[in-house]
Amino acid sequence: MEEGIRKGPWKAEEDEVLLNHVKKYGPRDWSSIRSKGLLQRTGKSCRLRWVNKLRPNLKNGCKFSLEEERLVIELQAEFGNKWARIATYLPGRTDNDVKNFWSSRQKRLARILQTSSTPSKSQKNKQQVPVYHDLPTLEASVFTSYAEGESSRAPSCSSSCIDTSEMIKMAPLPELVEPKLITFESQLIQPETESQLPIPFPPTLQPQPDLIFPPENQDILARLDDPYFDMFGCQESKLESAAQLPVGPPFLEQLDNSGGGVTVKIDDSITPDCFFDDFPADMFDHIDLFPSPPGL
DNA sequence: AAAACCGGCAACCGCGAGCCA
DNA sequence: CTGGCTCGCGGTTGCCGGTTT
Repeated sequence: MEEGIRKGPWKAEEDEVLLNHVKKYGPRDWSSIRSKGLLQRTGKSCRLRWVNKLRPNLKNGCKFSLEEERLVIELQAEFGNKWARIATYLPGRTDNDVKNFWSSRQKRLARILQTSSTPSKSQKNKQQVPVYHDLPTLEASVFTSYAEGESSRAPSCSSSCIDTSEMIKMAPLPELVEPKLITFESQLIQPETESQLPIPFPPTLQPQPDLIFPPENQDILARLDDPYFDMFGCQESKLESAAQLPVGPPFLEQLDNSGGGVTVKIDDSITPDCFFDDFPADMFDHIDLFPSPPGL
């Protein structure tokens, strides 16, 4: 441990010193702040403080909007855990914000999975549905998030949207789903062309190349063209208690790009209100009522 | 009312890349 | 080439306030 290095929460005076330094020299030479004796903080710490808290136009203390959440989910599927990169698509958000948002979401999903596999007292009174059967139900919640604006009855599940790949990684039961599902969500959000991508690319960034799927996933890609491809790897009868959503290519054909973003038309007749009864109680605790996308 | 639990957030740590002498 | 330095990124930890039991 180095001598005289301050750690922990920043004081207002320290912030002020840091801001003055940035005013004078710009957001650089972080290590000189300490060498000049201005602050007993490492350059690293100063930079972090600036980037995460002091930078202008930050949306500090402002919850992720539905649009931001959706963007993060899409970008995470495309880029993986490249938080800094993802943050460049979200004005006013830092990589730390995105990272924290994602990890909270992960925990929430884990909790949801656990809840659905070990029903609570109240849930025990209901008809028990095996986890395996729940999966398409959870998938359906992903779809409804893309159906925003298409159906007033489809809940915009926002932060509770299920990331299939993450679900599978966290799934306590190895037999929960077949491995071929792993890239399913990623494929779902792949636009047909880059021009249809609902993501505003920063001018400094080049459009991303198409996703490259590893050989083991080429199979599922090829089979997407097969109208009889069983996307969830379970028999039709197993889906009956679930969302009743059409899956596989016939469903994917409902993708609608007319609204500027990729959306999925959800037929109200297949998303009855009772559809959500089997969701954990907190599943939709962050639902916002169709906020208008900022600046889109 | 108090303890336990949980989620969100700020900050730290380790590592790698880039630059330069 | 290489070693030191700085910066940036992603993962992790710890604190704190709110909620639940």
